[in-house]
Amino acid sequence: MSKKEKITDKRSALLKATLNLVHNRGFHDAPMVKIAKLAGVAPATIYLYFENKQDLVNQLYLEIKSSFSDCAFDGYNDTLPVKKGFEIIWHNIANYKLNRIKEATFLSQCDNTPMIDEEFRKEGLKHLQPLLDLWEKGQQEGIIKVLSPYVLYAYAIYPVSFLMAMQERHIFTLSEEIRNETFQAAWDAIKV
Amino acid sequence: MSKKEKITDKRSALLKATLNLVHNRGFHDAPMVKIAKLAGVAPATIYLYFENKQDLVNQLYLEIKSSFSDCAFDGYNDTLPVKKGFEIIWHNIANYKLNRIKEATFLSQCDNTPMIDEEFRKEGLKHLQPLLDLWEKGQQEGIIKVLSPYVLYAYAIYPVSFLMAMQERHIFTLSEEIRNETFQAAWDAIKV
DNA sequence: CAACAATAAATGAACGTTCATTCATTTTTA
DNA sequence: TAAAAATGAATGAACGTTCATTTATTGTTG
Repeated sequence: MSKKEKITDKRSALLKATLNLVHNRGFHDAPMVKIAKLAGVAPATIYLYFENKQDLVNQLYLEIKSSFSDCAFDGYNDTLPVKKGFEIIWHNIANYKLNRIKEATFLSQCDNTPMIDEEFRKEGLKHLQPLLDLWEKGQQEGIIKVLSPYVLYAYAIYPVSFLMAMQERHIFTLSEEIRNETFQAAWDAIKV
Repeated sequence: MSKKEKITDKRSALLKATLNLVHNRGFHDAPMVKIAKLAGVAPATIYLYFENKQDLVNQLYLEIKSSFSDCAFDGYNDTLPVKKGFEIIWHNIANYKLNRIKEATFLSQCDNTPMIDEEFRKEGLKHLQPLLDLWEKGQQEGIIKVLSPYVLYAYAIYPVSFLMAMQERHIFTLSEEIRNETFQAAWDAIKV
């Protein structure tokens, strides 16, 4: 195992451990000692890879945000018709949020508490540009409502986060069958 | 000032202080000593009104959830036509989420982290029954899509939480003018 | 290639703080 | 003056982080 690979190895073990603990107990109930134990290293070792706890969680945020957008645009390219392109992205995101639950709930926690430094939050937002471009194209074609991208995101994408949370609490399940009807609601909300 | 009033007085001062601190720093960065100081009492006094910190925050959750639904159904009654009734409720909720920011972001934190005991979360959900009834009536009339109330909530109500969060971060503002267009998106999402 | 030295990585115990909670008193109320 | 409410100091546990050592890796030399 090369030097570089080993570094990545412990680093990602620590990120993974943090994800698991934060998912279950929240940021402030995920003590460094437990993170270390779960990752199979000594507490002091964390500080070889991260500046401090805040840095650790900031970096985890970026890492997951990036994996999220990678997934979101899988199979997408900007030559597709607007509706088709949106459909692909929407289903990618729905899959991510409903299958990779730990990652998705972690992102929800980050976006709804003061746990992430604003600087990193801004950084994590950039990845969604292709979706915003798609919407702008749709607006020019008269297909998509002329509303702020924040409003479009709120109605087209954000609702899935709620459904994920309900699914996580076992009080609702979004079956494959009704997933298409759910997509339709998203489309109806933003289409002209 | 009567005995009962005084009790309420300190109790609500403590709840208010907790809300302010949690809003700014999150649940675990809101120490009891600060809560006490902000409420103008000694730390030990908290334990005369609440069992412990968890109980304090659970009760704050219920209190705010209840004020939220009081606000949501202001001016509403179930004899109104479905769309009109929904419009009233939607605008009530939008007003609450966009004006009473501290309360709204507190609820967001509660709903997206493990900070509230499941039991209290369930309790807080009950208040929304009139909205679910309205939707069911709409479904019977063929006006509203036949989807789980969770899906309807996700698309009709939940998006406003996202817009609130963006407004709180000063990267977006939902002006009065475009609030109606935003309502239209909500309605389009759930109407047949 | 064996022996050793130099460097890097990893460790566990320890530190200083901070926290939620308790308790012996004091203060207020009835 | 008895009962109830409120207090501030004290307590022990838990936390993030540091540091003196130990262990592992790499490079060098005979």
